[in-house]
Amino acid sequence: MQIGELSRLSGASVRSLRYYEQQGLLGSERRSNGYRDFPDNAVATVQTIRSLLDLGLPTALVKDVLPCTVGERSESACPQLLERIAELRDDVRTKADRLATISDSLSEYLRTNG
Amino acid sequence: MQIGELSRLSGASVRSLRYYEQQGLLGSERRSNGYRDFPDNAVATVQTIRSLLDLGLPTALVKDVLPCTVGERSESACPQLLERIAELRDDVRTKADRLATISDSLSEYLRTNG
DNA sequence: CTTGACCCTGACACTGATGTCACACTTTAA
DNA sequence: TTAAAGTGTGACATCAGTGTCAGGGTCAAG
Repeated sequence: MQIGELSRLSGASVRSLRYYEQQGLLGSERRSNGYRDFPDNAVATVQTIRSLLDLGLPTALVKDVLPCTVGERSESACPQLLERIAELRDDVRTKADRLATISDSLSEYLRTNG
Repeated sequence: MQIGELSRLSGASVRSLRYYEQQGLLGSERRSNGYRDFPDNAVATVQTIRSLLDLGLPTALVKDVLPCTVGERSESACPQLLERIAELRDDVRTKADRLATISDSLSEYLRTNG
């Protein structure tokens, strides 16, 4: 399919799709006229990309994680990959906890001083 | 104290301190020679700023939260503030959960395909 | 008086994902 | 045939926080 259709189906902007392709997250053929031609499963791929980016994974990490989500044998060193994800998870978890503390203090502050 | 000393005591770069001041997070007097003069409690303030920024709060939000941490009566609408913090907390919590899921899947993937 | 350590302001670079604009080409519909 | 819609590339803008450099005061010790 063409990039416009993929954009509509995936919810990603055309600009973003071109960016994902440029960063190697998304493969595409080229037609004789130069237009990109994406396979049908690109819709699912793009949605995965977007959800991973939304979680705060950088593009490079998404690139490594992506093949694992498709079940493809990944050449990239996957144990380190797992480690980076786990680190990220722990970081985010810690932040959530600390934010909860702040939220509680703030709530308490408002109750007494607001 | 001068900015250099505050930098050493707080761990923030001189550049960052000037930025915090410019953004209204950090108050300072000026000496006759133009040098900034920070009060002693600025060290604690800066550390609070840094921890909040580290949590992902934008400068503007830190600016609103800050007075509450000092116990000062804040003029800014605090209930909305609490709401924003709570939202942020929930977002981060959700992300942590989803990252945990990814981490688990990835770990499983590695166990069977690695 | 000079040197070196501070400090000041202003400005530009960087990161990462995305928006947006310009300009050119292709395809499709009227 | 012509206009509109779609696509291509390239380049610049944005956000936020920080690094860094230039050019110029200030101050204390030698």
